[in-house]
Amino acid sequence: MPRKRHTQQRTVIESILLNTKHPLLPSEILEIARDELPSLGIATVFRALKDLLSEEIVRKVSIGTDAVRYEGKRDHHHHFKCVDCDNVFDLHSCPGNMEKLLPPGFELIDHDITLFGRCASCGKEAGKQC
Amino acid sequence: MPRKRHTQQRTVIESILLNTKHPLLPSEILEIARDELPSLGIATVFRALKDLLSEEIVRKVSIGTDAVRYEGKRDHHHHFKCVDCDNVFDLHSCPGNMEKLLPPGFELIDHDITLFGRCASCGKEAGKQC
DNA sequence: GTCGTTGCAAAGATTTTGCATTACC
DNA sequence: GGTAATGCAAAATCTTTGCAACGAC
Repeated sequence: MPRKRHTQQRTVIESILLNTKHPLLPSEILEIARDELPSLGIATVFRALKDLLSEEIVRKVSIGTDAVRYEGKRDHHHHFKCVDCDNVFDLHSCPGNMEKLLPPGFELIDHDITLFGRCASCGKEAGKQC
Repeated sequence: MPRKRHTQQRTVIESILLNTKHPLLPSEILEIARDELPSLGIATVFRALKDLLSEEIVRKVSIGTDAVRYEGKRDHHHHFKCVDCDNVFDLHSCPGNMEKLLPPGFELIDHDITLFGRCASCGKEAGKQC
């Protein structure tokens, strides 16, 4: 298979994913990247994501039944989605010991946890916009 | 708002969801329902699902980043997906105490857990089909 | 200069909506 | 008979693909 080339587009898309602290939609990546590359197209974003996935630099995640988002691979973490403002937050603790949920003979490789609720801003002031 | 009518279509779609032991795609619901109602359209399936969701008879679920599926509401449970055979299993225990993962000021409403690994059949015999 | 990559537009795939007709009550 | 629900087709989304032009090396 052909060798990969280093392009501005891939560099910008990769650094957005590695520097953002929450998972992004392809459309959000496009919008952010256009600050630096105004003519960037959405097809290039999808093609870059496909490559970054196969290089295991990024991960696909889905929060509830929302559209699929992408995040740079970082330390193990989970997600919280606010039901009022829809923002997604990383959670850096983990209950662990998921093996106890398994039926006998099942082997655990990985797990996803997503919490839903109200974030601190939305909880504090009922009418406040996040 | 107008009163709901009891139609053949809704009855069939609801009973498929309540009698199936794993989450279904809209297209799978359509295909099964057409055994009884050959002229059923996909739009009717989506409209029925929307109503069943708002009546809290069914639930949307996504397993990893697969397409969204629908399942009849049963007791609180989570899912295990086998990375070899792709089958999805219900898990009837739950670690609970998810509040401890929350940052201060955040309020918990609900949570999803999905485990990934190898089911008993796939673990036992490497080459076996589930 | 070669050939992988890009941006655009068109094509798929999935879900929603508009509207005339059907059928529940 | 009145009117909500249906089935079809068109529209709206989201993602992928084809292709001529571009740009990394």
